[in-house]
Amino acid sequence: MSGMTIKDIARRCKVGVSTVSRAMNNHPDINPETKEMILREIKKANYVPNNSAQNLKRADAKAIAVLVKGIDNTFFSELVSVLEKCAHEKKYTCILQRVDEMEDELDVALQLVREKKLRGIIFLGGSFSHPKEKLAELSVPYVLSTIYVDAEKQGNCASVAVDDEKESCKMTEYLLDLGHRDIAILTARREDESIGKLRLLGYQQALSRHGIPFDESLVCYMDEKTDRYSFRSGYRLTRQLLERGRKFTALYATSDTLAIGACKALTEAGIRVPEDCSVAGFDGMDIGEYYNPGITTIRQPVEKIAEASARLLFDMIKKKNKPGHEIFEGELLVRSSTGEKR
Amino acid sequence: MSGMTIKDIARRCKVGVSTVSRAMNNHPDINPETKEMILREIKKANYVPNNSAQNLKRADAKAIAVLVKGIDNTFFSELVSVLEKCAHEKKYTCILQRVDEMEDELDVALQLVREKKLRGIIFLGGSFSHPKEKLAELSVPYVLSTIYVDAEKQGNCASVAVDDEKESCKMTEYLLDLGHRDIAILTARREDESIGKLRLLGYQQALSRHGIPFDESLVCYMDEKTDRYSFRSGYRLTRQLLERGRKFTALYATSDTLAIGACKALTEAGIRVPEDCSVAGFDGMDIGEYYNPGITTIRQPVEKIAEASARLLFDMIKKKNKPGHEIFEGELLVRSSTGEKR
DNA sequence: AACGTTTTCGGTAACGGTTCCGGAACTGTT
DNA sequence: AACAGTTCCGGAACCGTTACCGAAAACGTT
Repeated sequence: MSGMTIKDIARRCKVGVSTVSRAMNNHPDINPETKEMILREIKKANYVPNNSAQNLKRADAKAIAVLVKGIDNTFFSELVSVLEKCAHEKKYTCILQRVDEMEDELDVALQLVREKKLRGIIFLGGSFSHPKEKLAELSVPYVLSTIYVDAEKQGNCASVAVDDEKESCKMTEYLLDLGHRDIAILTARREDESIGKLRLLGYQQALSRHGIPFDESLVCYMDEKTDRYSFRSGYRLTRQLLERGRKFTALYATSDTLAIGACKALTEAGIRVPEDCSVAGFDGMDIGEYYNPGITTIRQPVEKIAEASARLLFDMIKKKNKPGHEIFEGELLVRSSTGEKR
Repeated sequence: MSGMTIKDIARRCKVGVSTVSRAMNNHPDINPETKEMILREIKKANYVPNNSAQNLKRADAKAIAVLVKGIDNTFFSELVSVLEKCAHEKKYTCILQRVDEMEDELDVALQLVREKKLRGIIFLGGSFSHPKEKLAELSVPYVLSTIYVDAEKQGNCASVAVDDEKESCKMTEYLLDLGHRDIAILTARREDESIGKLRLLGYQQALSRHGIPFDESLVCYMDEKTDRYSFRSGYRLTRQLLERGRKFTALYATSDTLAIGACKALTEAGIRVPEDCSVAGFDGMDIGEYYNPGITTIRQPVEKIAEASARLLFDMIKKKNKPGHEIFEGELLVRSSTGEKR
């Protein structure tokens, strides 16, 4: 029986509809006994309130959306999974929305909020820089997850991520400590503070600390149109790098996927990892542990990041908290893809 | 301005609300000119109809759900991604719902349908065997994707998958052709026709065709509670297998993730892949191509499977088509993790 | 017993759309 | 000019729920 409504329950229990409503939403003004009775009957009749009607009345759907750019990235799917779980625990519906690389995530968000009346949004991945006026149109709280954001610049949003610049610097220094001087890097080119840009900044910072001049010929940028953080791109970029002829003894790939693609390209070119060239990644995906060789990387605490994102968002929704910014520590995981320079 | 309703638009246009509604849902009974005018005004005012109100009235939400067991599996995230895209194209909302390993996916589906009034469901992964009476409660069409289903047994549903048994047989025969006789297998134990069971059946079939007796001591079953198709499980199971002392020259891991975990366990134990032991996977995930060694596998046409799933579902929703069953061919991808027995 | 207070409940108006129904305005026919 | 037929539109009922308001019932107080 699918066409069951609150009225049917009311009739069965011989009470008014409002009493049934009160029983379900544990309102105070109800006799515990009638409440028990109604709840029993509801369970027996297998009745579930119509979500659309609730949302309509509430003027506010008990839902959040997760917008993700490039869902094919494995790193995100774990994040999404945890996020969905968190929402579920709070009895929220979680709407997952892919955003094409070329689409404007803010437009998608705006549309979604108006259409579905949801209460909050979590943006995952990509860069995020939008004019303040347009941002102001977004009437619900949102958190930028895995997207670093200058607290000054973007006013009214929460964020959670690792400090990509710092962690990237940490990784580069580790490579430098191994004796490497010619360290190539695979990264994304973006004007604004995208992850790629930040990781490049950290790399440069480590270099300058050690008095090593930054050399553009060691940098290989992803093509914004065709590349993403995929094995394939790592492979492609590394081959491209190799063709330049510029020597390097370490390759910092700025993601585990890129690193794995890089390893394949290097191996094929007869360059042994790590004997001839060290390779480092970023993210700390499972595969890095099982790859051969194991990928040295910076582990991002995915679960913590996801939980914090959800927590921050729900705090803003409920308690109208001021948006917080949480930065987690990454962890340098040394495995066998890196070694001393020889 | 978020609190915009159809009435506001009607007022602005100096028409009735029903006319606005007609303009939006391209009904016939409307003057093209007024329709244009209203549509222009809607765009100008940035108005988006309230989804909940529409759904409430329609008694039927323009939405489908994708239920997936174990979203952490990379193989599924690509499927989900395509599925979401297909739904989006049809202007459908796609609700992604994780189902815990211990939860009953049918219960979740039933709840979801009642609550959200959605029009169809796609089940992904896991096994699927439910009593007919309970299945009958599910009032919307659904398709079982990546779950083989005996057309006789499950009546009223569509399905799309590769023929796991046949493909598995194909892989086993390939290993046999390489000269292997002692072929270990990692698989899931399930009473009903789950993927694990089917792949084991295919393995047995190939064996018997070649007159080789089936040997239980070469089979290593996943633990239903702790294992899933993950690197870790592949690693764990292989170590377990190794401890038995039963010799084998090939290991068929029934998934690429398991295969990669297996490679690591073997390598650590001083067993070279493929020189001392061949390893084969299943699924055709990207990582298999980039892993070292490249994983020999059966490639499932993920995109086709996803598209067919969506197509079948929408056909059933719209045209009340009788449920179809599509079986795709897998493709044997020979890479370097397998070699002749020596 | 009369009164205020509290507890518990039912009736009903929204929420924002869609759709049915009837009517006005226009067209063409006799 | 009278009429039927067509085109286009507005009014209003309705979808299932929540929340407000007022009332009945139960209780305590004097």
